[in-house]
Amino acid sequence: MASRKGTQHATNIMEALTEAARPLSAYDLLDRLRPTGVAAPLTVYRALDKLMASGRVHRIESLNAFVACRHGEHHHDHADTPPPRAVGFAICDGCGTVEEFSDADLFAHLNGCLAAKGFVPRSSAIEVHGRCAGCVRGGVAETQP
Amino acid sequence: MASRKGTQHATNIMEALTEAARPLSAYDLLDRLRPTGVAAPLTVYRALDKLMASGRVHRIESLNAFVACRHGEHHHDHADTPPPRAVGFAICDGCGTVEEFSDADLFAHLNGCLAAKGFVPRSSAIEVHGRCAGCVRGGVAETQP
DNA sequence: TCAGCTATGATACAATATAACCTTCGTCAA
DNA sequence: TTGACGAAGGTTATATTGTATCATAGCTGA
Repeated sequence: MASRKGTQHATNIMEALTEAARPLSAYDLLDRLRPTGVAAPLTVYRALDKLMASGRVHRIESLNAFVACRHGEHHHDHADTPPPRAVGFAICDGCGTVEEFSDADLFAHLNGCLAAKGFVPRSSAIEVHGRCAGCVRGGVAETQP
Repeated sequence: MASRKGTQHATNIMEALTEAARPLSAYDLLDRLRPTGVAAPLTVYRALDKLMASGRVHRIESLNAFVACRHGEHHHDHADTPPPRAVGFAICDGCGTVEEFSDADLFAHLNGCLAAKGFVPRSSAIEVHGRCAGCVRGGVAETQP
């Protein structure tokens, strides 16, 4: 089948992202998938597009990198309507970890601000850089961008 | 003086961004500054870094582009503490314009979410893609990324 | 079967960003 | 005055991220 390979790539990417437990760039992923026969960036980007469309992967704009979605409940491989779930990311510049958060009130408030302008949102990115609790306690300096 | 040129570049960049009234990439800016003698990307990035540090320019992460800050009141050329002002951006995928907004409640709420995790924020990016009121009324399709 | 469609693959290239190094200019102490 | 020093800027090259384009393979339906 024409689509089996693509599915396999997506599975491999999900594995790599889940194992890494931190954001990986498309080229990081490419390096990890090379042993499985992936040779071109486009292959990675196409698989990532599909994973993002189904809500299983998020892109971190400020890092040009990707993370596996941690909200395990709402993966929609077969559903007709992928989840337009709004999430935010707390990115630790000390240790590089990313914590995903989703707060209904926050997003309601954000939508309120936008509605007041007549702006119709389609997708949103909320990315906060700083230091996670562990790095604050340990006095870890900011080593990441 | 060693710093006069840099200041001039920053001024030219501010002019270009203000005239454009939409986000410009670093290389867009480079093209516009070439007539003034700027030849290398690094020159543009260095000037942008300073402008961002002083809060006069914002980076739009999801576009890899830059806009002039619209909150004219709080430019701090000489102040000791640049403004850690939190702002968000409503990016129209129809016409490419960016509206800057700043809502104290929204950011208080966001900080509350992060504080609950023990996360100490340093900088945040809130970027919403969608369609502005004008494009919604006019039925303009999404032509921008 | 075979035309048409879609997914995939390969190559090249465009766009974005930074590294490494050097020059210039101002400052300041001797 | 002058020479060491450091900060700022310039030059060159390169790293990183993302796409365009075209060719091919394999399903699908008439």
